Amino acid sequence: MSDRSKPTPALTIIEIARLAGVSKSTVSRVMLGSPLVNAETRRRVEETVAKYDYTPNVNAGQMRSKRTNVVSVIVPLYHDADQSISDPFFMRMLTALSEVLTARNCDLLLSCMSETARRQIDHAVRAKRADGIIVIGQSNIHEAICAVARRAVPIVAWGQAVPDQPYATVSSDNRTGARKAVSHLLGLGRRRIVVLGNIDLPETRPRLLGYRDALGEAGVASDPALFVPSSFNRSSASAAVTAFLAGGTSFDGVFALSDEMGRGAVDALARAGMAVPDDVAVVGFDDIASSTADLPLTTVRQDIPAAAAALVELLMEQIDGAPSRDVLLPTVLVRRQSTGF
Amino acid sequence: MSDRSKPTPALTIIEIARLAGVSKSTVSRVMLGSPLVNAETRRRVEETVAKYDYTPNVNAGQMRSKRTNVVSVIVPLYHDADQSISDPFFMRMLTALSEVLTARNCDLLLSCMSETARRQIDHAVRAKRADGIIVIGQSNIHEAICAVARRAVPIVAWGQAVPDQPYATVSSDNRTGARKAVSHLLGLGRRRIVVLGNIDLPETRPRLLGYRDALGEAGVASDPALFVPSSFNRSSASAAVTAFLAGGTSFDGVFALSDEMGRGAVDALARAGMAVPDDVAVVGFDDIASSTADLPLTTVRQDIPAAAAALVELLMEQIDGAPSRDVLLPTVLVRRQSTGF
DNA sequence: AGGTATCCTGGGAACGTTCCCATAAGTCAA
DNA sequence: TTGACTTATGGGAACGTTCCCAGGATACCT
Repeated sequence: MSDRSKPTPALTIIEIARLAGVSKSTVSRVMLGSPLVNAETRRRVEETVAKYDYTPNVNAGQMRSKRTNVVSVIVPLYHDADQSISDPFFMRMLTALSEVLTARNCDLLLSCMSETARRQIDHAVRAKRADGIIVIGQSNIHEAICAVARRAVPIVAWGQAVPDQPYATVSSDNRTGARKAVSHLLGLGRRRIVVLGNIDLPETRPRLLGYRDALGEAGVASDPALFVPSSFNRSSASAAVTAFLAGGTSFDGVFALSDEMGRGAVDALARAGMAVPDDVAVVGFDDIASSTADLPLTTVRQDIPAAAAALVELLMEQIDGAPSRDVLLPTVLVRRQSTGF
Repeated sequence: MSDRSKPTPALTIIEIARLAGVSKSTVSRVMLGSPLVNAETRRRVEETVAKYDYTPNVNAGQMRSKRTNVVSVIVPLYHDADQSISDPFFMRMLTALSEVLTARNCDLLLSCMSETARRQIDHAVRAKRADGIIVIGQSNIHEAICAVARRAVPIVAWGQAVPDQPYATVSSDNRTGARKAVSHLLGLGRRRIVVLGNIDLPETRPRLLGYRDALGEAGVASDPALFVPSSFNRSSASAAVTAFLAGGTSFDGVFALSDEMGRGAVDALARAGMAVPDDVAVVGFDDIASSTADLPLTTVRQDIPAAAAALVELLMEQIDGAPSRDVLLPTVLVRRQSTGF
């Protein structure tokens, strides 16, 4: 029976140095990719490292160097947690962030901040476990983010920039994206375009502005009767549209503030015997749903990998001491069958 | 202009000890909750810690103690990455794990292992950044998991136990769950029950066995013509059922191997003018979709918080040196409108 | 040839904890 | 009173790196 407290005598840099016949400094330089080492020496060290399957202890390293190469990613789940969890957006963003960070040799420390599992938002940085923080959606923790940023902790949020905020944000150009979507519907001759969703969120307010921009350009008046509120999921959108149809207000287009709601609208219209796009054309937002759906949805695509790259880039800039800045990502209109492509 | 290389002189345990008039050992004991410290002394130290807002450097601590209190969570995205990402299951599992780990004062290191961003599965443990590994779904990395487990690295996987595997697994009792679902349909008088989905995955194979169990108990013969293959998403399920309807094979029940596919079946049946549950009753699996849908789906509920708790519990046991073991979680049948509740 | 720059290497301090050991003060029983 | 035991505290080594500095070779220039 072997002593399990030390399965293998824990290969250290000193041991590797001894085996390769050099000093630990040299091994350290090789591991860090320093140019200050002779090609032949490097080869010998790398050989030894490979042979004995040595992996440096990152703790010791980051303790000395004060750099952890870890980013703390926060998913706030305070309000409407169920929606946040079921929306594929978060998982896509996480995988994209994971990819970008891995490419930069960083690890991703995840905190899902639910009501029950509270923890200081900057916990990981305070404890020197991470170099900076990425928050996916301000949700209702705007104040907490501000507080952290004021302590000069590197932090970047995905979400709408608000005036005078002390932290950096990355977001899609929601206003322009919405304008494109609605202009597209107007270009198809539609004049009575429903806005489907909650127009009071930081991210959706600019989309409403874009809607109005497009109507204004086309000289069409905005009719408040066409605002159909709905939660951000397929089922409630479907229910909302069904109820709206029962009200008898005429319309020939739907601008849904998310793809899931766009699909819900399509569901409701189909059940009511109306043809998409002939009777009603539908546009979504996000380009989340797979394009292999029964009825592919025209939508405003948000480039999530680009967003992830921007979030990480801005964070690294801050970690390196640069001042914070915002990024507004362009969106593209993707035309599909739901508007008669 | 202040020197940004040290925004605050980095409060250390020694500084706190000096301020509280004790030794660093005593402060350490207080921080670790050791009973070996006088109540009055503890109070004084805690006061000082609070006053100066001190957070211990976890790196230094874990370097000495050899315990990181970090768990590496792997989401394998090798095959069918898009499905994995869009299935709400993963995000739910992640949030549940996050909650369980936070309660145990552990951090969660996330690795989404995509094809492009490969990294050794045990990277974090090897580098002493984490104490153990939780893998969400074996996917096609079964071999890699085995290799890690053989090196005596603590590892637990969510997924079907396979004979003689060297690692611990947690999974739902898929076979019994499926049997309950199908027995329910049989109890409603349904006799021609379609199986919708891919029956060749490790998790779904036992569900097919449960299907057969139920048929056998009821003395109903299994008809291979009723197996309708589909990818695990709403749209392809809908397409598959539409095609199957066109084939003309009669059926009066659907056992969908996931809720998303169950919804797809409902979509297709509605489009074909068939009534659910009157003409065809539908049962799903997972209980992922919110119950507020248009037509609430009868389903087999997997208890994800319990699964997360079990995964963490098994991992901690291994970290503490106990041998690995498997857990099979019970499932419950949730009756809703799609089977006429 | 001598000085100087360049390249490479090694030794040791430092990072901020935790853990082990020593010890002082207090308690209790013989 | 003394020894043994308990309780509370402090001092210093240790964890495994990285970084700084010193210094030995080698090459290049005058």
